[in-house]
Amino acid sequence: MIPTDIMAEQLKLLGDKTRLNIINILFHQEACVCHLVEILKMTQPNISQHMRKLKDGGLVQEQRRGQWIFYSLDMNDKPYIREILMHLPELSEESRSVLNEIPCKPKEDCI
Amino acid sequence: MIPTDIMAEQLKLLGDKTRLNIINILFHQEACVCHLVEILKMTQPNISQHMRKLKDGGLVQEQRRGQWIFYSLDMNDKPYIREILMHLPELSEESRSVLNEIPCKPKEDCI
DNA sequence: TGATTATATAAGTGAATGCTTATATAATGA
DNA sequence: TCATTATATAAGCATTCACTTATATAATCA
Repeated sequence: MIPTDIMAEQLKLLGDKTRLNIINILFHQEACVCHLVEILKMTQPNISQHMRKLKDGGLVQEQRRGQWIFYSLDMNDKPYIREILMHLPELSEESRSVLNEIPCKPKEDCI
Repeated sequence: MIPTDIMAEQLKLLGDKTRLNIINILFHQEACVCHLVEILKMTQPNISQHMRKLKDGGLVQEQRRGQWIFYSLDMNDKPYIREILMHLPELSEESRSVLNEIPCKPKEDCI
């Protein structure tokens, strides 16, 4: 059970096109800021600021690996998010290739 | 399948405490503006403007019955909303009694 | 150490948002 | 028809928000 105002804050985070796109990407696979900059064609500070909001809202986790900071989705206590993501479009082939090519395949020890 | 920007707009509508409260009430039972004013203790124009946004976003339907306009939830093509509402608190006893006492029990022919 | 790369933060700006008060529209009932 | 009740709309206002540019922090590598 989630208090209404807390739920509203979480939904507000999802109620932005850019952030919802980010969440959709992270649903597929973890990503660093440079991935998201490349895929979404937005400036780095803009993405960073969105990630901070998502992190503060408990929707994503961060993990530094070398120079890069990888973000991953944290849906453990928010099963409704999965339901939302099920209705979103698949990632494009281009997005997928960006995720796999730069800076390296996540979770492989290339750093 | 829902385009990301459309989904973001729908979630933005839910990402407001007052509107999420309204949706939660309508999940329980249809209501007119005066119900919502009484339950949420907000001004009538404020509620009316929220209802307009919800209607424009396709989340609620309106039906005039005499002086009153009753709003009901329209979730047919949005199953994810149900999933969200499942996590929200139940209506208070007070809210339920307001819904049943003024202006009359909905769907009974008291008008 | 110094240069480069990745990310975060700060400050500024224009647009969107939620609310208020005032007024308009519409239905009811004496 | 006129007063009352219910709802919608309009205008104004303070706040929030997403974005930009500039700068700071941090890790890597020559």
